[in-house]
Amino acid sequence: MVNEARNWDQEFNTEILLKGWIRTKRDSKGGFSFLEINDGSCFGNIQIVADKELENYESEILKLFPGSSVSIKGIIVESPGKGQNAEIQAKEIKVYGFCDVNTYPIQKQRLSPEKLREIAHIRPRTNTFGAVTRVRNELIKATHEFYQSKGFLNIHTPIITGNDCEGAGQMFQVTTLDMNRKLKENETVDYADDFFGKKTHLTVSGQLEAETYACALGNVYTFGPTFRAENSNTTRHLSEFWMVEPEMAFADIQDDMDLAEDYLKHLCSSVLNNCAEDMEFFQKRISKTIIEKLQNITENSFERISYTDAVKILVESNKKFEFKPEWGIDLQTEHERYLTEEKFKKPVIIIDYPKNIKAFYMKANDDEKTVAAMDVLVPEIGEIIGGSQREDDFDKLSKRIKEMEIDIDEYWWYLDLRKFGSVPHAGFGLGFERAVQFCTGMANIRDVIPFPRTPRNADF
RNA sequence: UGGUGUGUAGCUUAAUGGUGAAGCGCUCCCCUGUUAAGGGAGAUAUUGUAGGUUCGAGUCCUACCACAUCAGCCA
Repeated sequence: MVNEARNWDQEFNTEILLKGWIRTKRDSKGGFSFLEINDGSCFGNIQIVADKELENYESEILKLFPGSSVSIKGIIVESPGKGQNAEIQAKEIKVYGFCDVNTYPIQKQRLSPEKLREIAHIRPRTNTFGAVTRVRNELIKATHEFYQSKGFLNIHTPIITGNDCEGAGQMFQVTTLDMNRKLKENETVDYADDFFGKKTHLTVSGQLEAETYACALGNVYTFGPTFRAENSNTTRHLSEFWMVEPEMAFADIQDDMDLAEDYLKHLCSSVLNNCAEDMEFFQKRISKTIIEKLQNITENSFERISYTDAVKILVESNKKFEFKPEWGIDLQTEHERYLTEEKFKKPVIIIDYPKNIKAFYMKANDDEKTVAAMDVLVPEIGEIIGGSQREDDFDKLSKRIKEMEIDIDEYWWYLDLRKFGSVPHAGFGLGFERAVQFCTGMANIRDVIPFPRTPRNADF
């Protein structure tokens, strides 16, 4: 692979075989061409020297343009030129597929991220998306490493759910009913006729199901797709995104915060240790301080403050906010940014939110005004993790469900967990794409997932 | 969903209401162990869509569409 050839640590002048795509080519009329090949194994390319003595030099090599796919059999040698240690003297070049330079959308010139989104099937061939893809992969690997090393069991929670009200946002309906069938006057849709015999949606969270396994097997985590049908048009929202949701039995909100902080630190150090070349690219071209930023995460502890103290800090900051900070109202983006980017300049975990702005399942605190919720806020992105200790008291949970006018019958199985050997337990959800954004410095969440789904866009 | 902004060649951008330019890429020529190669010549546009104002609209106005961005919803 190109990665191996670039960092050649064996004897030179041996024969190797490479397969990949041409990134750029420089012809010399003196009788040879330089081809740069990339195969996705690393950020950099390897230089191939193709001499005119090759039998297909005139007929094929000169017609190769960026995007063409080739295999090269050749001798790896120390490079006499600047910019690389090793290069390949080609003995044989086989062309798999030519690439029409007049219609191929990628040129040497820098393309805007917006333009690349229109060609999402081609953009993985760019430097940026190669780097994003490798870092994203590293974060997937690091996630499983982290939880597996701690004995968490990975569970797959359902994608299709019949829960009418999981609490988080608008849902996509799943149906096999004929949408073209016209209803008669006064007729309503009868979901008994639908595929599952009831109204179903795509999941907005695997948490409730994960709790059932945590309350049986200890510590578990999910890592799956999540769907929100909100009409959100921002740089940090997707309609379809991936979420990592650990759930711990015999754990409280303190354990939850510790886990969240350890996990984020593990993600950052994994990327720093294993994606050095890609991170140098991000530092150079995407975000000038990204490496120091990640190092700071791994070296310093997160700030932990209560919601009440956070509001106090905001009020006492004397900063002019568009929305006045006030106890009982959710923190606005400008408030979060002040805390993470100006006041503390690092991730901030905020706990003990007013119960009225949080979900029904969160553990009531003794003050009866707040719940054991925690949000991890990071600079620039804001909320990257949201979690809580769960209410494990049957009576308190039932009461809360009724208070919030949620259909309690839908939650009979969820309440059963509190009826049969209830345990204190806690967990959180990490927006995986936000983590990729955070680690790469990419400004728009649509550029850290291969095929972003957003309002009005489900192409490819 | 609301506020703001943008839409011109394959790409990136110019163009006081008056004949739509340039760079990159492409084609040809010259030079060259080059590396965002260099030098010279050439080809390339229903200015997002539909109306309107005007002698004349890429430019001004209206509507729509798309995209971006900020905010809300959240992860």
